[in-house]
Amino acid sequence: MTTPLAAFVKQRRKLLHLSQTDIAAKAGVGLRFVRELEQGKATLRLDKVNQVLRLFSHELAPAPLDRTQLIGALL
Amino acid sequence: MTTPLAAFVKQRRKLLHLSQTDIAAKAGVGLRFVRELEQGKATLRLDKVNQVLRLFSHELAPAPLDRTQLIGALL
DNA sequence: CCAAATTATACCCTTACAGGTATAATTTGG
DNA sequence: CCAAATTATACCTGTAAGGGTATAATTTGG
Repeated sequence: MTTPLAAFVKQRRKLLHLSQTDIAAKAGVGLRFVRELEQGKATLRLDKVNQVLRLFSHELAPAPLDRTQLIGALL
Repeated sequence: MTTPLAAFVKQRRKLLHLSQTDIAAKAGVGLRFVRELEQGKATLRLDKVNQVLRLFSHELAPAPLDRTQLIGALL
């Protein structure tokens, strides 16, 4: 299963030519976590996800449900 | 402590004239969770937060860090 | 084509999230 | 003003998230 969040992380990571290990180290989370994140696990912890997103100058925020995939595709 | 997410939930909830108990029941989460959510706890589980946000036709999505507060204020 | 790097899966263990309940504090409207 | 409702805190418990490590599968570029 894949989710917009998972796709976002994987795409941004590759844009910077970083490995999952790199991300884990830079974000201060476990390697396992980065993998589960990129595989769309739904039960992750909010703060840990944000630690990763901050590497890309992003964070989790409430977004309208319908437009969310569309918008995600744009940026 | 308060966060954009916490503020969003509390504000939307009041807009619909619902109590924390109502939200908890409708979202299928514990009352304790709704409270910690509205108080800005950072370590919540992603899926549970989304269960609540869906009541407002929203969900968590990656958003650019800087503009996030500004945008949150608008909608 | 193959070796190195990267990613995926599986295991065990520790920790703390989430739920329930009970009680106190606060807010609200009658 | 006060009673009812709502919200906040505290405690205990089960469960699973997250970390570490080890190993298999996959991808990549030399």
